[in-house]
Amino acid sequence: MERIAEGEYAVMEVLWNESPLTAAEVADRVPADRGWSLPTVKTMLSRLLAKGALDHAQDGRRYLYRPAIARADYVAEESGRLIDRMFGGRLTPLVAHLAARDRLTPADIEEIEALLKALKS
Amino acid sequence: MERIAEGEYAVMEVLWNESPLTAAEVADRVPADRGWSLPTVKTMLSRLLAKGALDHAQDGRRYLYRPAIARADYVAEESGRLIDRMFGGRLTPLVAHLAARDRLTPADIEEIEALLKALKS
DNA sequence: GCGCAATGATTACAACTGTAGTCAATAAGG
DNA sequence: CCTTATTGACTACAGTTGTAATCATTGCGC
Repeated sequence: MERIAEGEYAVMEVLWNESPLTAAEVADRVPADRGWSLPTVKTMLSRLLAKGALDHAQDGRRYLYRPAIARADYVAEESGRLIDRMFGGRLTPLVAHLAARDRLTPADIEEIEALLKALKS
Repeated sequence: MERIAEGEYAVMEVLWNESPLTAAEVADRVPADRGWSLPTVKTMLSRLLAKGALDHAQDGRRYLYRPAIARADYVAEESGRLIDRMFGGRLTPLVAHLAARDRLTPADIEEIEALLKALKS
C-alpha cells in the first residue's frame, strides 16, 4: 500500500466521513480552503484508485468511490511513523514534548489520566 | 521556513546530534541503510542551506555545517501538524488510538501518569 | 431524437525529491 | 613542484505531487 500524499489525504478524509460518493460529491465536500476545481479532485481520485487506497463501483455512467483502507489503519501507520522518527518509537517523549509546548490543557491532562486509569483495569 | 523532506530530515538528525560537521563527516554519520553516496549528501546539504534550515561557516576550503533551526521547534511543528490533521488537534485521541493499537506498555502508562502528575503540581 | 451537461480518461506542466554524475579549484602528500 | 584526493558548485534525470485543461462519450431534459 503506497504512501498517500497530503493533498490526497483530504480526499480520503471526505470518503472516510461519508461514502460511497461520486466525484462531484467528493468535490463538494472537500474543504473549501483547498480551492480545488473538479478536475483536480478527479485527478486525486484516479491516483488514489491506482494506489489501491480507494475502490470504485460503476453506477450508470459514473463511479461511486469508497475507501479501500480503514482510517484507523492509515492513522496508525502515520502516527507510528512520526513517533518512530522523532521520539524513538516511544509515546512518553511526545507527551512530555507537548506538555512543554503548552499544548496540554489541564482538561487534557484529566482526560488522559482517566483514559490511562481505564486501561490499567 | 520551508518544509524539510523526509530524506533531508536524516541529515538534520545527524547535525542535531553533533555539529558543526563537514560534508564528509555528515555522510559518515548518516544511517548506513540510506545507502547514500557523498554527492547525495552534498545535494541534501545544499538544499537545506537554501531552505534556511542549515548555516555554514567557511573553514579553509570547505564548510562546516550546523543546524539553523532547533530540533525541538521542528518536532513541535511536525507533531502539531499530525495531531491537527488526524486527531482534531487534541492529544487524547492519539493516546487512545495508540492504546487501542497496543503501542502502550504498562510501563509506558506508568511513565505518562507520573509525568502528568508532575505537570499538575 | 438531439443538444447539452456531466463524467471518466488522458495529457500537461512546474516544483519538489531522491539519487547521483561532472567539473573546476585547491590543498596536501610525496 | 607535481600529482592526486577533496570539496563545493552545477547539472541531470526520473518519480511524485499539486493543480489543472482537453477530449470523447453518453445519458437526461426537452
